[in-house]
Amino acid sequence: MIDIRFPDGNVRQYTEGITSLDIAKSISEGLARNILSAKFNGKVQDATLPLNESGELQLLTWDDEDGKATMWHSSAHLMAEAIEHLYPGTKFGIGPDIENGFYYDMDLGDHVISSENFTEIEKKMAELAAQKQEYKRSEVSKKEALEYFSQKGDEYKLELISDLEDGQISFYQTGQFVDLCRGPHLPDTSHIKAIKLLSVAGAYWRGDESRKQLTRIYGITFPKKKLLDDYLVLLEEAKKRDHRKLGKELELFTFSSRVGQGLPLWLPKGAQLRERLENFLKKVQKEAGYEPVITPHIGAKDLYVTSGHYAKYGADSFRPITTPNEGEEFLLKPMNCPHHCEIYSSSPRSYKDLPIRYAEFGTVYRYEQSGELHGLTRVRGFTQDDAHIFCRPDQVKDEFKAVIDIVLKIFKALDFKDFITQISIRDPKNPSKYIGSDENWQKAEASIIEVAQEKGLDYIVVEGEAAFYGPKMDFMVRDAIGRKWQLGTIQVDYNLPERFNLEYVGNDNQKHRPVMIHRAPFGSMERFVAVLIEHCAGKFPLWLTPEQLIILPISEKYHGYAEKVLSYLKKYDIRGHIDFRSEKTGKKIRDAEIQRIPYMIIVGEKEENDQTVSVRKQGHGDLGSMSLENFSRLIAEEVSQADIFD
RNA sequence: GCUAUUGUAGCUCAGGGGUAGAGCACUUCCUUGGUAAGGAAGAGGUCAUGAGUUCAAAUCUCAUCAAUAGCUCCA
Repeated sequence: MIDIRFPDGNVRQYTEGITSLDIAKSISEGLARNILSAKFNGKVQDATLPLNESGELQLLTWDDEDGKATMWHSSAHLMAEAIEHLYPGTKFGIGPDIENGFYYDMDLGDHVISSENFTEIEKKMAELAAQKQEYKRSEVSKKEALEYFSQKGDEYKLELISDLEDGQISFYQTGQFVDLCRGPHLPDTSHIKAIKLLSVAGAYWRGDESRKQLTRIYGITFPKKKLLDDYLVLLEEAKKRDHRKLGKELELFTFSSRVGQGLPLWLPKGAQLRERLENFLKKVQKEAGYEPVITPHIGAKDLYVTSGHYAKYGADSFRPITTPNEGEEFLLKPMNCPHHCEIYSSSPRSYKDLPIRYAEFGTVYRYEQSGELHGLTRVRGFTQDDAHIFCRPDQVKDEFKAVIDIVLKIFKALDFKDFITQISIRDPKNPSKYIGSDENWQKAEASIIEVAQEKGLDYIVVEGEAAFYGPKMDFMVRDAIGRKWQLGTIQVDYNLPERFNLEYVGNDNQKHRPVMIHRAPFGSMERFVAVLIEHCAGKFPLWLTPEQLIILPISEKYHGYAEKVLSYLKKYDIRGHIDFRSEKTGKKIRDAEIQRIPYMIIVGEKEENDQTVSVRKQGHGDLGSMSLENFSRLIAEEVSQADIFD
């Protein structure tokens, strides 16, 4: 007998060799139907694999990320099986599960697959799934594996196998389709109830552009039709929220090929929005003891040679610009830190001066490959809400904490409720990759983790993801429809103070090296605005939105009253304008709704006589009529809800 | 940067070797209206740019520029 401990702490006894699936059956029919795979002693494996020792067991269903992964990985096999039926002779590369679904890379020979073929492939997959084919695992020797695929003529699988060690190779078979795979897989194909192929694209074999381009088909599957329908609605919703589309519709920003790729042009409304965000942060930073600094857009090449960035990124940057007579070289600045270091060292510093916090909305230019550019999220010229804190080692923790407070304030003000933080620390196996004393690193890593705990943050720690100069904390938000975005970052840096020879005089009258904290709560204004647009679907919070209201006179007779209302509201710093067009009210409302103007003020005979306004809220409909005073109070309250003007 | 697709009016898009189309937006006129589209008329385009093929190119070919998707990359 073996002891199996379940996640709830229960321990039950089973005969040796029992499978997770059988255990599920012993618990309930429903669970047996829904089990996709199992996690045994921390390792995800087939539900049909016998358990030969005592251990901890978690039965995985669709509700577990690992369960979903099993489903999608098995779906990739199912797709390959269907394609082998439809296009015999297809050779297969790799077919993993991904965050949302799966893909399979394949060489179709002379065949060309386009999205027009999806329906027939989906149909075949559904047909095979319904046959309840088992995923049969078998262990094979390297020799057998090589023989099988050389007979099949699949050079991709042969290449994969030749990189594997003998004794660790397994095959999975569904129907006639045999694939090299470490698993795990579903008990059988009947779990796959809803199938959707999403896109087809080229992908180089093993990501190497010197090698053959294979056809990659992306798809997703679900255990219930309803879940697929929900997912498709989500995709539609994501399309509607695309910041590139909304940016155009709401006249926030544009691009011009004459200006150049990846160089955004902020239109008046977008610039206004961005300015409000900047002013908000400036105010918060001022309260937190930051001092604004301003530095030029270019810097001598040597500055970046000193910082070490030239060696690392110089080849992939815009080429230096040179003075006509002296041939001096300058770089468009790709970052602000070296400039700020020079400000720090412009004067001797005492330990009493620290921390010093320099903040700048610094516009930087980085050469991004043309294929990487994407709306406002990936551009070649952008503005960081940058700041560098120069402090003593004993101040790192408090400073870090204070930066977190700023990030949290921003998230709160902009309604990012769901986020996690990722703490990136050194790779313990590879200490030579990093600079700075071991002691400093330990201190910094420990402080960041402590701070995260003290702040009650939901965090994960990832080893080996730290920058070479120090550990960092990144903030990932989940937007209103569940997509993840990386925004702010806080980094501890021992490198630049060293390279720029930054010093302060301690209370021991000796020179010491300060520690630098780089931080950008928004990340970049461009990227942040893009994420914000998608998060709120263009319906910005009232304090931010370029146009807070529009006044809709019922007819020309009430234009005078409309102007009176507007000038009253403007006294309270409320932004809006009047729709003077000779359109019907229904039309004006429709246009204002589409423009996502938060409040529509309808004025006609009744309002003029009573000196009131009739208020309609975007997306909510008629709120009834109220006095101007009450309306401005309503607006003021909503603006202050963001808790930004405290 | 690589591969594929795309580029026609301000926007969304149809068309396609014989000289340009729709809807919305815009202008003017009629209409003066009560919570998501009132009516009419008008104006607006070297069909991304450059070259080639052709009697003739917006249409076919090539190059360039840009966009989109995927790959690779991101201080």
